[in-house]
Amino acid sequence: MHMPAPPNTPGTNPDCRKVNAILSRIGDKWTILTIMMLVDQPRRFNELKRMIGGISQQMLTRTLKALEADGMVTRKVYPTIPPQVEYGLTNLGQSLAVPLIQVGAWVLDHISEIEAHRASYEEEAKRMLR
Amino acid sequence: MHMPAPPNTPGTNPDCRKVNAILSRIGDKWTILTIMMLVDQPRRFNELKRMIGGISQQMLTRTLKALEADGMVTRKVYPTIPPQVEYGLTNLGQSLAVPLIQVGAWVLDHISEIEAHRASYEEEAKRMLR
DNA sequence: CGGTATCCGCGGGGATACTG
DNA sequence: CAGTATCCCCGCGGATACCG
Repeated sequence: MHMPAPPNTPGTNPDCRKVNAILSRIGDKWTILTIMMLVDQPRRFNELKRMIGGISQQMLTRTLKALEADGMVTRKVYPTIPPQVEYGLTNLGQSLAVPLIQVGAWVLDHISEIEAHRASYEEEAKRMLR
Repeated sequence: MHMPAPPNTPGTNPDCRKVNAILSRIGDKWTILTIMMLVDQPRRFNELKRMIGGISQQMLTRTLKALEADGMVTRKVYPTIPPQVEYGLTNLGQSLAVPLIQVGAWVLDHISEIEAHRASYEEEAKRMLR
């Protein structure tokens, strides 16, 4: 992105659409969090589920499948009893994790600031009603 | 984030929830793109609409309002005729833009790789059906 | 244990028409 | 120009039950 510093006509940018499509995918409710959980080491299904917390089996399955389709995670099945499945990041996934961690760090750093803004904004909205 | 390298019990992580809530907000369909468009300079409503391309007035309004509530963008009204409104990033918004641009750059760099993965994954899925 | 299958509600998000 | 107001659809995502 950075959209080569358009001194240009601000007409509809076609590149945006494609980038946006990818961003929508990685920006969905669970994807970023899931990737983060795999950065340090591969994890098993229920291990991931516990770490993330609040995600349903189905959504974790869907999220992992989408990431697999995009070449972000690998899925290794050990045919033991009980069965065991390990998910890990591919090189592509690892490379994406780098900037994502930056975003995550930013959120942690500014979370209280954002919440303060929201509170005062709502306060203001209430006052306007009277 | 980075979740202080948990040597710990991988029990439900409460921090995740809050971070995830923020991530969901900035990760929605239009927010990242909108912030990107404001990095270089303030922009007017319809100017933004054209630059982003494919967004409806309503969604742009909603997105900008949410960003305003979070203290990410400022809204300046010039009571001219016709009316004129300029949106710009606050310091908070600018600081968020930094890591977001990294993610955007990553997407641009790897978009073809991802699409290739998706294609071959679908191909594989089709084969399995037979 | 690691998944599918099924059902379902809510809200994200588009389209259109209208207003100051 | 820069929004509201309305209507409506689709699919994200949760809950539950079942399968290998």
